[in-house]
Amino acid sequence: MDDVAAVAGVSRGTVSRVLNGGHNVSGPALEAVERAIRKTGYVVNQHARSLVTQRSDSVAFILSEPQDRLFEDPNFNNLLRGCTQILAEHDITLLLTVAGTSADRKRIGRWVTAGHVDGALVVSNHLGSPLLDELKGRGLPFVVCGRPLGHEREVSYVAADDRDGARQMVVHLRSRGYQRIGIITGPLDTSGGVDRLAGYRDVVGDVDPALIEAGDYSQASGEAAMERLLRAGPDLDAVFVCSDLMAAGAITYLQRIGKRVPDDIAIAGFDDSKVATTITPRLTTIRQPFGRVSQEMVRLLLAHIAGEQHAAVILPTELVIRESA
Amino acid sequence: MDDVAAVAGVSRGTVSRVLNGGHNVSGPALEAVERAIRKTGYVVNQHARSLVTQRSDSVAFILSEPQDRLFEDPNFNNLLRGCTQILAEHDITLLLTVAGTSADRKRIGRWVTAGHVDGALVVSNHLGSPLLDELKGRGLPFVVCGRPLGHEREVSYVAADDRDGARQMVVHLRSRGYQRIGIITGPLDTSGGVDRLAGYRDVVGDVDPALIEAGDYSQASGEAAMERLLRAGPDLDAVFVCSDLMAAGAITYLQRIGKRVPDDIAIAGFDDSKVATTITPRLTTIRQPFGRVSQEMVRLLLAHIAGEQHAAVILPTELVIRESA
DNA sequence: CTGAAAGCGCTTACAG
DNA sequence: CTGAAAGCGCTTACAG
Repeated sequence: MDDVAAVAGVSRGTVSRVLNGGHNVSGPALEAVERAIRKTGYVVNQHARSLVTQRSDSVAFILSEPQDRLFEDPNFNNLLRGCTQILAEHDITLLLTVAGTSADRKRIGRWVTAGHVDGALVVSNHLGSPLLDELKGRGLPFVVCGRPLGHEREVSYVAADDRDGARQMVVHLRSRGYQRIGIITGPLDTSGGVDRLAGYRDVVGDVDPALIEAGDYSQASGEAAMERLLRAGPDLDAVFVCSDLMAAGAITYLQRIGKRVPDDIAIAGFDDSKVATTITPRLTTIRQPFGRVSQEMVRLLLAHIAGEQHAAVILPTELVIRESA
Repeated sequence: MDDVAAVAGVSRGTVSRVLNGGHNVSGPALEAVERAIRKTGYVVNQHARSLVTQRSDSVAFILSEPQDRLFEDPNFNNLLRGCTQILAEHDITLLLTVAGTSADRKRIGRWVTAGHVDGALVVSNHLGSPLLDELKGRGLPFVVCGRPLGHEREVSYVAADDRDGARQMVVHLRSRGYQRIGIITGPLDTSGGVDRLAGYRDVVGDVDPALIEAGDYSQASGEAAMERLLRAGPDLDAVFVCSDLMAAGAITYLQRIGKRVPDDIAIAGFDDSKVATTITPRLTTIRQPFGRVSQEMVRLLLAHIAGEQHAAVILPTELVIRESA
């Protein structure tokens, strides 16, 4: 920076002003500095800048799932893409960190709170994970994707209306005449797991426990859960599967044992992710508004960084009817 | 830090020494400082530290591919996992950045060279991308995954022996009696694309151009290339497909039009990724040593950061025979 | 083993 | 509009 100032024939203060938008700088000075920057190939030292501004202009995208999940589940991809794009418009870099093990979560908690980032987007939070407490304790602004079980009134989050989506789906299945409707839920330590099950219960009422199985959102878990479900209740005529990926697994299993979907058993999904339209039969599912979720998460986070209080945003979900149910 | 020093009753210098390994610190002082750190909940400011040490203890994993590719292609997952793990052992954080568009590449080039990271792992570099020149110009240590076309003698890289792998596969196909062997290559602006094609040519010799089609490593491109290949040369009896994912696409297409694999057409893959054993028939393929690739990339990068010159590492590939060819 | 002090490379009131 | 100066929070010779 001293070099640039020397070459341009101005003070370092003026160089800094040019770097930060060029306010209060005369035309000739601005031009001289810009020329000098090009000539010297100068790049600001972000650490020095951040040390005084107390800002890093980057935020973390924390995925607290084993790394494989990130790659298997297209929802994360959707969210990541949306957030990156919107943040780029604000000239903020998004750093992806995968916290699969508890050792990872610890290292990343330290890293995040050491000032490397201005805030964090927390995706896929599980009940009992210490991450939220850690972030909260450090006073780092963050927003959670999905309802943060047990922290609803103290942290920002944006969630799709999982419960209502589940209700819509089960109502739809009923309207098609299905009587014995089973469910394959997500992990019951996540909001997507409990809320969709709650919506199902809202409609079905008193549920035969044999009709409920849990998966972990992976395709393999959908296959396994379908097998268990069928063994416990062979008279099922429909299953509400709480993610499209698990639904794909369930269909794979059914086809392998020679059952037709939806003729023998109807299968409904959740997410409206890519697999919903590539699989045969195409999935009847609940559309999650991932674009809006990303958008609202970023908006809330930036507001938070700017000093605003926390808030919750609930976005509507929508029934999409195709062939599978 | 002043707080910690005050609470512990020592100078900031001593606190700093404790933070950096506790050398040259007396037992009682060390203990007092550690107690004070716990009591105050102190966390170092990384920017201040980096400003003086000129190190950030983090490195970037730069994927210069559209984001979708990251999620579709399990090879990236493998590499990422390996690198993260090995770096964690050195207490270095890995930051993933996806540079899909040229605007992204520019922003990330700036970000990376602004001192945020000590070095970079560059994955999936395409011929003509300005990224390598940018990094080189800034003097940032980095190592490339795969042969960096046109930069072989000036940058560090680690690559699997693609050419030899391709040779092994084609020799195998020949030994099985296949006569008309086609190839679906990767993108011809990447080393994986050109080197595997070169290996194929090494064995086949003078090649009928109708036997060559290019894909982009995605499953969809494998399907499309298979269709073109069959139209141009209906008498094919085997195809060497330069990635397992594309091979899966090719098989999907063949099964859809009623051809049997390997009875009507044999299909060979490359990578030995997960899909190789989940698809029916299971793939005969070339195993890439991803674990060792990650390991060597990290080793080379750390050596580079420590001041060593660049180097190239070529790792052997291995034929894995299953049912598809 | 320990403290006082310089310095890392910036930004930003402040005075002009 | 501009420059001189203070200060951001650390680390690390240096002297003791």
